[in-house]
Amino acid sequence: MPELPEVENVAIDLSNTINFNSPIAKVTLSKNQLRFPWPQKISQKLTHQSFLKVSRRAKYLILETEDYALVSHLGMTGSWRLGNEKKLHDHLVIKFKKGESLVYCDPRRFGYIDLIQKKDLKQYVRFNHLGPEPLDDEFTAEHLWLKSRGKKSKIKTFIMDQGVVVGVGNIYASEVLFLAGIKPTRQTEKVTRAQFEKLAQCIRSVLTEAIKRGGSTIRDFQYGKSQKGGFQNYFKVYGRDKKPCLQCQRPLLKLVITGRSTFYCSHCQK
DNA sequence: AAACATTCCTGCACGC
DNA sequence: TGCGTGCAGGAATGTT
Repeated sequence: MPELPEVENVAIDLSNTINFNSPIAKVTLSKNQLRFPWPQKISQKLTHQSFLKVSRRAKYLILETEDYALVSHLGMTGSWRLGNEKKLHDHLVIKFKKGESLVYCDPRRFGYIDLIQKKDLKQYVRFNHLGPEPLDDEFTAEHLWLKSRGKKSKIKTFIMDQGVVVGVGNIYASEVLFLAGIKPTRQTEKVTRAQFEKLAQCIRSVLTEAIKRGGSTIRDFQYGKSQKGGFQNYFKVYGRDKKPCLQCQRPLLKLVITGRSTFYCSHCQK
């Protein structure tokens, strides 16, 4: 579910709705851990803190308090919401002294939550290997070009590598490559300099448009007051195998690259 | 009922 | 030989 545009929308939504500067009264954990064991003393540490800021790095959501940073990754099915109702698969409930609780729900428990000292955020292990944000100025065709030298992997695998550029997941990788006119199976080394210009441009434009449309909802991605994304209605190739290519009308193809479904047009993508 | 939007890890094959 | 690289597969698991 959540790639960069979805997480960005969650961050925007929480920034607009969370009760900042409102002390936490109680933190409740489910018996099940998520991907990793619950952080040490998370309940004690968060109690009496207040949230000051919500942000995003790659596909990670960061909720800062006075002393701590709550770092959360949504995995496949994680979601945050404000409210007082209980739902199946709620795993963390942060109750404020006033107002609605902040709840993390995650049916498959592929996501995770970590709590670190705010001062350790810059050298946080999970962030250290990450490449640039695709919508920052440091993300350029030149950057892709340099990273791509000597790379024998397929271009789709390359752009999904979070060390190259963050935030491009399985859905957007197919969309980006279609727009850039590059076959997902193309060997990274053999992509031309001109194609990398196009590629960088398409990564930016696809992600920007997806953010604008509230991300994509394929099965169950939701945020805020059960809002769904809208970008799935604009997919040009994802999930459209055997359907006509929107440019040439030939049937789109599906194949598996590193275990992930990949959609493309063999005529329009070189 | 097979497929799945996530990351991370292991083990293998290959080439220099 | 030993190293780096690429990648398949598996792990976590519930839903449709």
